[in-house]
Amino acid sequence: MRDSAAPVPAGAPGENTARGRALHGLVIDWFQEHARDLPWRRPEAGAWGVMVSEFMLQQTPVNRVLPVYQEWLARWPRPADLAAESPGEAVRAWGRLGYPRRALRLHGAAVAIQERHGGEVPTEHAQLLALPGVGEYTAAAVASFAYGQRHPVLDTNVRRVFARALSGSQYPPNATTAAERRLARELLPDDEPTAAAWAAATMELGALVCTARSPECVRCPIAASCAWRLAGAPAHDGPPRRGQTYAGTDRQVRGKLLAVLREATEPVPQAVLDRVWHEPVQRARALDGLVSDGLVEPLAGRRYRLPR
DNA sequence: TAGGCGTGGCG
DNA sequence: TCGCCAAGCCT
Repeated sequence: MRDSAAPVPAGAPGENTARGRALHGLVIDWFQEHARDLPWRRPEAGAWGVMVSEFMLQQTPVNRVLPVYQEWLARWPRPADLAAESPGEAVRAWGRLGYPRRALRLHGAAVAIQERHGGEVPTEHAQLLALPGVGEYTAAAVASFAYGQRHPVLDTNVRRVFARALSGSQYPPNATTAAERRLARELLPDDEPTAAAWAAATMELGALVCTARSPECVRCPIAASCAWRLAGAPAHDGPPRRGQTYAGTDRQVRGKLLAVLREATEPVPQAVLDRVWHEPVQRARALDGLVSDGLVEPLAGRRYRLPR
């Protein structure tokens, strides 16, 4: 059910129930056996490594993040190193990860960490949330994964696992609902280390087993109690999920413009940028948007470059 | 709150 | 082929 809020079933397993504790054990045990060895999960990654990975992983698959993450951490091992760079270098090093405003925001977060937190990634959820590009999910993820704190971590993977296992729906609602937040809060284990393990484990279960298109229920540690399976794995019958149109949109034009500027070492004349898209009105709108977003810096003589 | 915001792989 | 999907955030 993408668009209708699936009701929490009566007797939903809170943390303090036997069923809740059983779920924790099953999923965390599965995680300890099957978790991927990802660089940002190693102790040497530190809070900065966790934060960089979380920015890069927003709407972006792990396999595409891995090489860029390694480059970034080698080049900018501490927030101060990135803060000392120009934002344009961050955008350039972002490469083709997509959503390049994330690079700008991560750079801005590094500057804020340097200015407000003495160069150390803050430990408090509220302080994290105040950083550019850090929303509810990323703040909870950094606090949980980097600092072992107890926070509900509600990403697309966890929402799907909960929708299936607990609400009996194939998909979670389109937008995160209050019911989902309450469920995540109620299910959170009491002690910090277990809560942090639960967060990582439920995410990994959604990423590896309880996937969107073809869940592998035979590998799932909680298949026996999964509400969706027990209901016969009914297909989603509500309105379709909002599509991500791309071809012919401003986003595509922005991507083409920025690709040229990323590769350029010198300011790029407007005439060169004009070649990336045939339609002048949309082309101008896209370029204006990049400038107003701070991704592109206009120079005298109708030339453009990444921001200094 | 609905929609904008990149990119590429996969079924 | 082409629509769906991938650890969201911001306005």
